[in-house]
Amino acid sequence: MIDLNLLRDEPELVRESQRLRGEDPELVDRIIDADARRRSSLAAFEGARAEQKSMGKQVATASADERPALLAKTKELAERVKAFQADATQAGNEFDELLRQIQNVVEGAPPGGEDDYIVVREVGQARDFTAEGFQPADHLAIGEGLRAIDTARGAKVSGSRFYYLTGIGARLELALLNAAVDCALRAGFTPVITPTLVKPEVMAGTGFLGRHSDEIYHLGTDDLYLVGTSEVALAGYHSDEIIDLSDGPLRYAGWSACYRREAGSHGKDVRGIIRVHQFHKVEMFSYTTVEDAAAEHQRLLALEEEMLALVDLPYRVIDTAAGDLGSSAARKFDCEAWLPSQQRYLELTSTSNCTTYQARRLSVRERTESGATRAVATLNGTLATTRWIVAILENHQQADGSVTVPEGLRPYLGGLEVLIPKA
RNA sequence: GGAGACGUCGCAUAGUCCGGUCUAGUGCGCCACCCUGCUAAGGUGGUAACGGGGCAACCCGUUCGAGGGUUCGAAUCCCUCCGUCUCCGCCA
Repeated sequence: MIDLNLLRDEPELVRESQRLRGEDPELVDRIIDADARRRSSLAAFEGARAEQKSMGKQVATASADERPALLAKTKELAERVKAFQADATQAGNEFDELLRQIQNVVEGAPPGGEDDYIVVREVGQARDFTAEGFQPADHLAIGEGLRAIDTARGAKVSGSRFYYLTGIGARLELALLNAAVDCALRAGFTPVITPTLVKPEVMAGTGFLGRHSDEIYHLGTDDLYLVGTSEVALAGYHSDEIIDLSDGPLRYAGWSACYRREAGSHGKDVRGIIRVHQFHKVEMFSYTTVEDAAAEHQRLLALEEEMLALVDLPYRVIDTAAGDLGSSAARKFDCEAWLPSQQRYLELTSTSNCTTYQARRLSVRERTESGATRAVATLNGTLATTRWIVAILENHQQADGSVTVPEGLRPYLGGLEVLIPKA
């Protein structure tokens, strides 16, 4: 939810943001109309209600003679109050529904759609496998050779896009996630293991129930949603609270399973564990002041790059175009690692600045020096996911099917330096 | 799953049986000021969020776990739901 005052004072700014996203700019004007209707009907209701309350007091103190006449009047007034209230409630609901449709106001993201990102920087050097004299295998072939990834049995038991991580595969994931938690701890984040089932209002509050709601698993019997990221649970953590940011941002590192339906991605990344229905992730989540949000966004990006350096992957950072932003994000940076088998980049991390959008929807506020309350900003960013295994196996593979363990990860694998294929 | 108790403005609690004087009282905490040579103590006042109108002091409305209902009027009566606690059952 965006700031209503911004929409009133600078409607053109919001219209332009909607255009950049490829969304309807006229929604802004429909909201302004709905706001006017809401306010006039609210004034009518409140006036009638005030009258009703004061007459109620007269009834209480009236003598037995006066009472019948007063009661007749108040009875009639009660009808009017009820009607006015129904109008006001309806106008309020219409207004809320429209306001919730407006996506966050874009801040600095390049215009365009999915392919219109800007490459911020490229880091590290992709290996030249031709010069090394062998064809790089894909992560699944390597993983199967190591007895680390089993997609066949995953499909047998749970269906397509499910998998088992076995032996070194399981250890590799734990190592990565533990390294991510350590990275977060060093940076002052509080590690949190979150719920992965959340209520509708929390899912809606984070902005995931809009256009892409078919991406989300819903348990109808219990009306609960399976989270696609611990961001959801961490955003809900301080919902309906007034938090204290006077000592700096509140920073959490969520560890959770993540569930995604992957609707509409049929036939895409079907091989291996690149695009799966369930995976694990360590996710950073910060609550900051509005003023500090952009700087915090850079801090989260820096931590993501620290993790990528730890596992020694070549990658690039992209500034996502406005049309490819989630509805909550004002700006988003992705880190994409090089994928030798496919000669392309693969998204490993994503960090979004949601400014006050989620905080307004979830009612997370802070108290300013003057004693007033105002919405905080929220940001999130990936520190490690199961998918990282893909890039690690492929980039550190050797001609004989073994994989060199990146130095930064060795302490998390008991000093193991190389992963050897099993016969 | 069954039975019971409870949910009030930061915390604690009064009010609910018997609807109107509740504009929700009190204590603690917190803030400001006053007093006492320091400390401690004491005194006075203030102390929720959200929304609407002036856009400043102020006025009005909503909110007593949530949502419905009864009533001229609901913290108070009725219904449904949620949560917490205690006991029982079941599972681990």
